[in-house]
Amino acid sequence: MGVQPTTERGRRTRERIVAAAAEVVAQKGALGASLDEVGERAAASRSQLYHYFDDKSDLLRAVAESTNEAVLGAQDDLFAGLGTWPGLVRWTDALVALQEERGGVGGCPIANLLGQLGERDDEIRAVLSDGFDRWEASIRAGLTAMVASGELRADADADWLAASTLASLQGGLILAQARRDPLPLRRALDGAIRLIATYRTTTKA
Amino acid sequence: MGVQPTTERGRRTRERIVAAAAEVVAQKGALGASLDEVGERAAASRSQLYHYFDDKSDLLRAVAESTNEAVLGAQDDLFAGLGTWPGLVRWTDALVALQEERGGVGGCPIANLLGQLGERDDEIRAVLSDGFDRWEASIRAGLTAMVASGELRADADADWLAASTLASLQGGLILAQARRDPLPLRRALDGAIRLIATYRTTTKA
DNA sequence: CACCGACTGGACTTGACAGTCCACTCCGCG
DNA sequence: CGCGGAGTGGACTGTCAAGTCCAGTCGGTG
Repeated sequence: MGVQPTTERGRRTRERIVAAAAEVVAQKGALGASLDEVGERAAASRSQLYHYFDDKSDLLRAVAESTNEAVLGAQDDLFAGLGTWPGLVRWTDALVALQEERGGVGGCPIANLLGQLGERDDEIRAVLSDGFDRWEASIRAGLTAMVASGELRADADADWLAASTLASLQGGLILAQARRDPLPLRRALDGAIRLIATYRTTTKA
Repeated sequence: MGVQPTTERGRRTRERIVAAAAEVVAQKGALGASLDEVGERAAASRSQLYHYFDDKSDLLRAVAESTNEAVLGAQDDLFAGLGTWPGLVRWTDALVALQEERGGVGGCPIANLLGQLGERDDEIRAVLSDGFDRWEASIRAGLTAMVASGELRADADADWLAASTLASLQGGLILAQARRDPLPLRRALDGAIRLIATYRTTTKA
């Protein structure tokens, strides 16, 4: 996987390259992203790219990892609140608001990369799959906490509900991207919430 | 959009090109598909491609339309049964079985195309969005029929449930593709079914 | 059978991209 | 202060793709 930088200067250059690559990939797609453009945007020359990365695939792998961190990191605060019902609702509201902000453009960056590279590079697929795993684990942790606190009934299957909820989210994002309209995302997440609600102990909304 | 064939021979050539292009795109992705390879696989020369299509985008648009037909057409029989509970269950079972068959490889072709081209070509996005609309409409029709027959309560919102179900399906496919495992799809669809089940009038499973 | 337009073949041009190469600079260390 | 390795610059090459062009062939019609 290329040369690992040993100096501070090299570390920053490598980071600049990954950040620039992530931007270009988001704009032009993974295959449409040219190393020339990445280099230009990172103010790094061709040979620097090949100094830190073996080839384009290697760079894209780094982009995939960085995308995981960006997507999950942006939700960290919200994940922390998932252990309560209002926190769960807040999380979905934030996701819909984010999609509204973007005018429905662009779905989930992880899913986008998966669609473009998942069948072409198994390592990248594994990286992105791990991103989904962590996402699902955060949801599951919240649900498990709600079971422990008695907010959800003990027969609620957190594994199943977490997987199903993440699927609703991902599917909702796809439909929102297709229609350029956040409504399908809202509906999908309402479905997920409503399903979880069938396991609530308190009846009020 | 290129020249519309007037002779039978031309019609078959055009069709061969679209079919070949769909294959290549499925294998290599939309951007990775070269016209050379499409031509070779269709036993058509370069100029034939440009005779029937303005450019690559135009061809990809035709591929998108053909993909819609393929995906929706394959489910026609199952759509017909969606108006009853056992038919709904049968539909989900068939989708999971299909994903098992493929070893989790490749998600929904419509979603894949959307991820690759949706942000780059608005016309293609619209075509694929229309595919989802038709998909959703088929589900909605089934749910509406169940409401009419009294199998579902009258307060079941078919619009919402159809959108949410399609989202679960799409999200489940993404996760299944990422993990190379059909389980997430099964869980997602179980979630969708379970949600619809909360509106059933008869209580038995 | 000659004509005509639809259809076909494949060489050619142009440009872009991944990846290579080597000369150079920077900077810590003895 | 000069040595050496990490880091940098950018020209260069080979490959391959999109799109153009024009000389053909085919088959139905008068």
